[in-house]
Amino acid sequence: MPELPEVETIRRTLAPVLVGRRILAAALLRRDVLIAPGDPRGGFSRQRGATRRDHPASDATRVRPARPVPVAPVDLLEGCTVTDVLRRGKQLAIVGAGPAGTPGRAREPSSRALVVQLGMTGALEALAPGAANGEHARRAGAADAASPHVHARWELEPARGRPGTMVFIDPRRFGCLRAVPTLADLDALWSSLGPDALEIDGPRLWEALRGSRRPVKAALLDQAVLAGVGNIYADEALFRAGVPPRKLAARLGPRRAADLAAAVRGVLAEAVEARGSTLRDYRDAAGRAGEFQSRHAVYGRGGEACTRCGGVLRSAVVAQRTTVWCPRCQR
DNA sequence: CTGGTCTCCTGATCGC
DNA sequence: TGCGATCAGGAGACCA
Repeated sequence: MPELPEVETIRRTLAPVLVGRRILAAALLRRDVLIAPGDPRGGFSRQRGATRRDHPASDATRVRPARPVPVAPVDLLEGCTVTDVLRRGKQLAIVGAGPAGTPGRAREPSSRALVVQLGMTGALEALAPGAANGEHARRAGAADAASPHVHARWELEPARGRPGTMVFIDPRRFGCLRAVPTLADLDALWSSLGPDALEIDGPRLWEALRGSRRPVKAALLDQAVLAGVGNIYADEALFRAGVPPRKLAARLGPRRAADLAAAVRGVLAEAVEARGSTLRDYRDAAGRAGEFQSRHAVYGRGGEACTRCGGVLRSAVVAQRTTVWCPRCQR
């Protein structure tokens, strides 16, 4: 489940593959994965019932369209040269210039972006030539371009020693792609997110928490409050800061908010260093697993011993999420 | 406006 | 061996 460290790891492994290269062709294999400009969907989730309308067949026969669905090619950056791969919170933006020679804009190729939200099981993977041809990938965990869960595919301008194909894979389809026509639109989209969690400081976190009567864990998971934290790193940060997940955000106080901000930064930075946590699906753009999962202190360890005090870790649902904490160390 | 609940989706796992 | 139930959860829609 990609949270900030996993998305940042994908960004770092993807940028060297993409930046400076032109996207020769892009194909969308499942329409409802893309949010195009003008789409009434404000957010990132697919329209209610859209799947059923697009695929009236029963579940048993509902399969991915055999051919790409029609879409404005430039929405998927076809013809553009990638200039940057950005991240805010859990969202990635692949920034492209061009395509060159757009009518009416003779001189400067305009910049646009494709924003990728990975959701639960989403991944962007750069494929080695063999895998891109649909052959079964040798490397364990590597994507297969023929997988029914590949929803979009990009062919890149050839470059020596670099993968020539990128795919968007997402079995659960909680993720999606969003076509963003200008950089101003990208700013507008990202202005609805809170500050990036990797750079959160005490005063800013306290400012965001002090007016909230929610449990502090619910506030941490709110991307408008803080961008990038999901269930795993929320629990880890709360443990490090010694804050009980159900404590009301507004009652934290500025000092403990500063402790929590430092814990959020610390755990995320360490996780980035370890290239993220792989529980099941997550891989970076080269298909490699992360290693931070072996260092989780509380996530997934309900009923086991606290690494700090040896007591039994407690597990309960907080903010609609399974939550694990140490009742003795977090009070 | 706020916070809590529902919903989307597939695959892994478990009990029988 | 098969099969239904359960769980995982990011985040928008919806509702009190």
